[in-house]
Amino acid sequence: MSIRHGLLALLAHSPRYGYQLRQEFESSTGSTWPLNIGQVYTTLNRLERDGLIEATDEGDETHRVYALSEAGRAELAAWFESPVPRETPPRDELAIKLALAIRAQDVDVGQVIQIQRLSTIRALRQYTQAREAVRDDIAALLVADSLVFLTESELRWLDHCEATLANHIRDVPLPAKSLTIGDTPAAAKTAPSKKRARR
Amino acid sequence: MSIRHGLLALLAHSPRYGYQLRQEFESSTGSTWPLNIGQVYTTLNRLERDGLIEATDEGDETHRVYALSEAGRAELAAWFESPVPRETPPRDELAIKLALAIRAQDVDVGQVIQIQRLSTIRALRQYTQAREAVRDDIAALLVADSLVFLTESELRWLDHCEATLANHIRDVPLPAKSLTIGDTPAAAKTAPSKKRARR
DNA sequence: CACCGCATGTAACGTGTTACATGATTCA
DNA sequence: TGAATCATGTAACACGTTACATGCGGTG
Repeated sequence: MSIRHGLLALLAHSPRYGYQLRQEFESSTGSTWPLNIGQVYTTLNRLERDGLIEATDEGDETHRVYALSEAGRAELAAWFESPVPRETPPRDELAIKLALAIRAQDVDVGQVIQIQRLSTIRALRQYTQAREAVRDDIAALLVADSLVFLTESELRWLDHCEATLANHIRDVPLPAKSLTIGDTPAAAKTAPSKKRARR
Repeated sequence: MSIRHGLLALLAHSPRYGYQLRQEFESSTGSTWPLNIGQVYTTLNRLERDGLIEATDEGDETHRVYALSEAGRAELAAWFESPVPRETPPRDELAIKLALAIRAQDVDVGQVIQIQRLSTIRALRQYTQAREAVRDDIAALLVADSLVFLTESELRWLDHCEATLANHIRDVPLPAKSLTIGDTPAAAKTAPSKKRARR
């Protein structure tokens, strides 16, 4: 929902056309996130269909100018007045991967962590450096800082994983839990009784 | 790519059918992330189409059992041997939102931060508590820790934003940057010259 | 002329969601 | 009997990506 609301926020300032919105979205975040131009147009179409924006007549032929509708203004206000939705915990691919690596046999978890750490450190250096480039743009600077914070946190978590796993192996060489890895749901253990054609 | 590889990782253990894979994926991460069952089947179809898994004949009628193919095993190994891809910096909806709030007029950025902080603190409490429930499952515990780390980092960032903005306003009541908010791309400022039909 | 930047779009595909349909088995 | 769980799927839609097509205008 980010881009949808992002476009609304930019349109709140004044009517804009698609190409312009992309430029402003990207510059608003210090060119951190490229915005796909195709998606801008499809999103604008959906926003118009949903009555949140309206095409104005001030657009000439080559520029299709949109303005916020009342509904759009309300939607935008609601967005700013509510926290970023936290429905399901965010899916963290790295955490999933590590959990699966621990579960799997034949995977050197320590090595997975080391490989990731190198990548994370490289990213952290890069983000820290990129941060310097937007020093005088407060919004872009905070965006860059969010990347640095996030990446530092990832690095700390990797260290934490390593330490935890080291302790775990020392304390419990063959943890009881590992015996249940191969467990299957109850129904899968009982022999099915009837046959039916597949497909 | 997370679920795709997640299913491969689970299949590496032994052949499985769809329903089973969902159970194990969810339990592997300490029931943190629900996995949509419909998506499991569509993903399995794609994996089979791509030659990474194969339907075995040990499945009876009501259970369609898949096994890793050689290609699948290679793909999985490659996944574990490389860091989580870091193409474009991750899109952080919260950071985008705050950047847009700063850019917008008529938005109380301080209030946006406070609203978010409340939500973040609530989430942090919840995740910290949920962590206790998976104490003896090392994989699930680390997954839970990743949520805690992430949420703590978000909280620190919000504090950082508040402090930075406070300083900024004190130092530069009317920053030069704010004068350029209404800037438009160069082409938009020049009057277009020809007409053509739209749509 | 050829290329770049501006400006609009469409197509195809992957991934994720909600919701629906179908049928078997188990258990109160 | 009726509800829950097991098990497999499909449809529709949102969102995101890459890639392509079209056309204008300016510049080397």
